[in-house]
Amino acid sequence: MPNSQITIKDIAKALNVSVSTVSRALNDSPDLSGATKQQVQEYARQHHYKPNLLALSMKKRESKTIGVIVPQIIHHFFSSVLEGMMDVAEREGFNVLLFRSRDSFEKEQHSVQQLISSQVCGVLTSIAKETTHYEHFQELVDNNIPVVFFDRICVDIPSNRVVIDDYAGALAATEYLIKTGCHRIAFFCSPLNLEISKNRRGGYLDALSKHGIPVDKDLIKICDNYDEAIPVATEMLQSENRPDAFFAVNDETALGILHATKHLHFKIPEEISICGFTDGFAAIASDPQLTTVGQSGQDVGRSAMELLVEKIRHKGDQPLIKNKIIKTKLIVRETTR
Amino acid sequence: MPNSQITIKDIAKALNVSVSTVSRALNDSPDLSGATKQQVQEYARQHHYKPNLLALSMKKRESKTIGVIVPQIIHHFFSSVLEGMMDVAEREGFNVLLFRSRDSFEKEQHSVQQLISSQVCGVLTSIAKETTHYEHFQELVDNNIPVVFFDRICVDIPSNRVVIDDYAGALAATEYLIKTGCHRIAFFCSPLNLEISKNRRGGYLDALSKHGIPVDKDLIKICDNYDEAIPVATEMLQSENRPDAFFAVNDETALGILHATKHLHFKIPEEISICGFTDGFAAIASDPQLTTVGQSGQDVGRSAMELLVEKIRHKGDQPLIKNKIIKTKLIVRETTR
DNA sequence: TTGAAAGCGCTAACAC
DNA sequence: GTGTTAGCGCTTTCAA
Repeated sequence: MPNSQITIKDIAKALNVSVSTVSRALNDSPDLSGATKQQVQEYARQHHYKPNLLALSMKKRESKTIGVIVPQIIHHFFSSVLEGMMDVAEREGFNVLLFRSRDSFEKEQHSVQQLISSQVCGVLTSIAKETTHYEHFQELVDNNIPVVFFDRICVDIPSNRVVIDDYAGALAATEYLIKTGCHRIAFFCSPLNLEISKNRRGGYLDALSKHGIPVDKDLIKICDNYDEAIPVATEMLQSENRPDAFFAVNDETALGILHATKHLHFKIPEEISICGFTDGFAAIASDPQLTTVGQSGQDVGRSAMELLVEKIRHKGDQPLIKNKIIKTKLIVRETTR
Repeated sequence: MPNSQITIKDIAKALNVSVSTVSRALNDSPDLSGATKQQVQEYARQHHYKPNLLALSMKKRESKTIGVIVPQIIHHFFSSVLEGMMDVAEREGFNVLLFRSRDSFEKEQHSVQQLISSQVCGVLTSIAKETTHYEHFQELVDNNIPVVFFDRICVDIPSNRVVIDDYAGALAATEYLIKTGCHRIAFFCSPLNLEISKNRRGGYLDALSKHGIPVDKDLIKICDNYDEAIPVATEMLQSENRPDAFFAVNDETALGILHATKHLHFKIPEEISICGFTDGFAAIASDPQLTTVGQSGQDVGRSAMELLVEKIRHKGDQPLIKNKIIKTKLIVRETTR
C-alpha cells in the first residue's frame, strides 16, 4: 500500500484551512466561498489527490464493490458471463472483487467469508459442483448482503436468480434429434446436484416421453468433459444396441464424443448425430461443425449484475424475488441431420 | 453494505470486556488469560464475527488486495492469465480487484485511478491497444505501488515484466515448417504496432533468412481472426504461386485458414501445412488437430503474480527490475507434416 | 463561510 | 492481564 498518497489533511495543512473545508471543497459543497473552493480543488488536482476509498467506504458504510465467485475462469461460458458483468458494473460505477472456487466447496466458503469481510455490497455467484449445503450463502443473506445466483443456482436461498432456459434448450435439442429420425439418444450430463443438470435432463426426458420414446437408463451417463467422453462414448458405440445420437451438456463433451465417433468411422450425421450445449469457438472450429444449443453468457452476466444493482439500490423495499430466464437458441450445424 | 455485521465493540459490550481485550483474543495474543481468550473466541465463532477488512486495511495501511487490468476477458489467453494469477493470489492470501480496459485508453486510465483510490498494494496489467502514453502508470510508481506488466508491456515505465517468448516461438514454428519441406510459407499477423506482432514476424523472417528462403511480401498478410482468414486464405490458395504452408499469429486465424484449405480440397498436411499460435481448446477440437505454438497463459499469470508479490514483500529493498520470459512450446499435431 | 469534533472498526502504545 | 486512548482518512453535525 502506498505511503506517499496525499490526504485531505495534507491539503488542509498546506492551505491553512480545516479538513472539513477541504472535504467540502472536494465534494463541491454549495456553502463554501468560491475562492477557497477553487484553491482547494486546484491544489488537489496539481498534487494528484485521490480519495481513499477505504476510508470513504468505512464512513459511508457502503463500499461500491461487488463480489463475484465463479467456479473457473478459463471457460468460455464463465468468461463470457464475467465480461457481461463488467459491462454493467462499469456503467453503474461498481468495482469487482473476483474469486474463483475451482468447484471446491471449501474454496467457495472461504471466498464468501472474504467477501463479507470485504464489506462488498452484493454478491454474484454460480455455485461449485461440490457444493451441497448452503450455510455460507445464508450468511450473506443474514448479513443483509444481496446475492444473485446465475447459471448454477441455489434454490434453498431466497434470492434473485438468472438462469439459462436449460429445460427449453434441452427439450428443443432433443426434439430436433427425434424429428430428424434419431431414436436412441444418449445423454451425457453433469452430476445431478446441479440444477442445470436436472433441468437439462428434464428437457431431454420430456422430449422423449412427448414422442413416445422409452427411457433407457444405459443411455444416460454422468460425464461432462472431453477426456472422459472419449472412452465412455467409444464403449457405447461398440455395444450391440448402440445409440444413434448424443446430446451433451456442454461442447467439450460433445466434441469428445465427436472424436470417438470419427475414430470408429461412423458417418456423421448419417449414422450418428451429436449435439452440444454452449456454442463456444470450438463448435465452429470442429469438423464437422458442431450443432449446439447457444447460450449467451454475456446476457447472463449483464442480467445478473443488473438485478443485483437494482436490489442494492432498493434495499429497503419489498424483497420480491425476481428470476430472469435467458433464452437459448438451437444452432444447427453439421453434426445433426 | 451490511448493517447487521457484528463488530469487536459488540462482542466487548456483550462480554463486558474492553475492545482491546477482544482484539487481542481474536488475534490470539499471548498476554491474555486463557479463560477470557476462549470466551471471546467462542462468542465470536457463535455469532459469526468477521473482521472488517476495510478497517483493518486502514489501520495497517495495507490492503492485501491486488489490482488487475486486462483488455478483455472473453479471450483464451487473457482468461488463462487470470486463472494463473488467481492460483497464486489465493495461495499468497491476496484478493483480486478486476478491471477491464476493452483496449480503451480512457478506460485504462480510469481503472488505474480506481486502483490507486482502492489502496491496492500492487497492480498487474497488459496495456490497451490504444495506449501510447503512460502518465497513469507513472502515477502508480509515484504512489509507490508496485506494477508488473505482462504480455503487452510498457517499456517506458521502470517495472517488472512478464512476456511470452514470441520471437523464439515463431522462429521455431517457421523452422519446423521449413524442415518438413515447406518453401512458400505464408504469415498472417496482427497490426504491427503491437510488440507481439513485431516479435513474431521477426521470428518468421529470421527463420526464412537463416534457411536462405527469400521473403515474399505477398505471403505476409495483416489478418488475425477466423472470419477474415477464410477469404484471404482462399484467394491465396487459388493463386498461381500458392503457398505450401501457413503460419498464423493465433489459433482462430489458423482455423479459418484450415477451413478454407479443406474447402478447396487440399490435402493436409501433404499439400498444405498450417500452424497456429496459442493452443486453446479449439486446436484439439479441430480436425485435423492443429499444430500450434503453445503459450501458457497460466504460466504468464502465475509468474506475473509471483513477481508482484515478491516486490510487495520486499518493498524497501533494491528496486531491481526482473523480467521473466515464458517459453513457448511447439505442439506438433496433424496440420503439419 | 468556516472550524471543531465525533465516529466508522480496528490495532497498539501506554497505563495500571 | 486488562483497559484507555489515539489515530488510520473521511464525512457530517453542531457551533461559531
